[in-house]
Amino acid sequence: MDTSSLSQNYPAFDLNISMDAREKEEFEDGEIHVDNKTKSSSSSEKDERQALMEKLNQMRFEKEKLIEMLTISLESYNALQSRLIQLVQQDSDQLQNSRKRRKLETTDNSTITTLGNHHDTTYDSISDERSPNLPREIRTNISKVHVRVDPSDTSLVVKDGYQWRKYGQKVTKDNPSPRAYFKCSFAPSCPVKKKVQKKVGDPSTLIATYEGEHNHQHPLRTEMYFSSAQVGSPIFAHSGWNCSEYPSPKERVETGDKKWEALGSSGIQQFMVEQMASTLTRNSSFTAAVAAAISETITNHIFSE
DNA sequence: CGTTTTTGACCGGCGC
DNA sequence: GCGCCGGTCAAAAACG
Repeated sequence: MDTSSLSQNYPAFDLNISMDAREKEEFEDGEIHVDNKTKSSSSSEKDERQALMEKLNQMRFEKEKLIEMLTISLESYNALQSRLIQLVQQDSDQLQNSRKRRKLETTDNSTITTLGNHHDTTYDSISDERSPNLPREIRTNISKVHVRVDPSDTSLVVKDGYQWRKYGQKVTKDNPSPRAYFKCSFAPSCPVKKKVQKKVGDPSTLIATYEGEHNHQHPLRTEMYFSSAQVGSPIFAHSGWNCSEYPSPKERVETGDKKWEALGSSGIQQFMVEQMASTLTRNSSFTAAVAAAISETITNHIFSE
């Protein structure tokens, strides 16, 4: 794998900090060689140095693997992004046609399908335009999210990154599956509510209906901001990933397709990054590899000083 | 023991 | 006015 091109495109991933020409040659050679002639140290020190060098080589190997994983992830991401934009365009066209046919549901829709590792999500945003005659202050944003789940799963949980407190459950007339009622865990300061129910005749689809707008930051975004110094780094800037600039998935869910269009691929990217981050942080081998890469960066800093 | 979930009771809107 | 229905409350239970 060509690590230099990755580092060129994404300087944040150039972990070969302060390597001189000789070190670089050794690194590209794949091995760190101990120069026994230049040092007049004891054999125990040599052993220790040898052990450390071996450890360093091991860590560098791990870093190579990590970069490889990231490159694969980025390639997958780019492929998904292209497909996503294509689907958004298709759905947008379809919705425009279907709107003409709708009588009762004069809703303003935007549909986007994201490819999570465990479910597919579709957004039908029924925003303010649903009731244009109402005064702006009493109109509330309502949106629907379709989530693919295991049909045998009865938990009625939709993972959207926010924390929710369940306050009720009802069996409704038109659906044998119960409807669960949630409030944002920041309530009462945050007015957002959500209803989750399985689709009639389709137990593999959950429909989450959101009401209102969060008046606080997305928990995942906050977590990323505090836990990662890399958020504002070139890798994010390069790919349009900027955690502070784009609305949260929830916020986007609640807005109409006009806002989606305005956001373009950047907003979509942000949502995908959050999905990816969520997935990757649950992967213990990935977090271990990240930890190894970080520790090596620190080691490189120490050795170069 | 504090927090979250469950679940029956209650309330208000709507149609008849 | 009455009954139906969706939404919310709040006490009890479950959970960590």
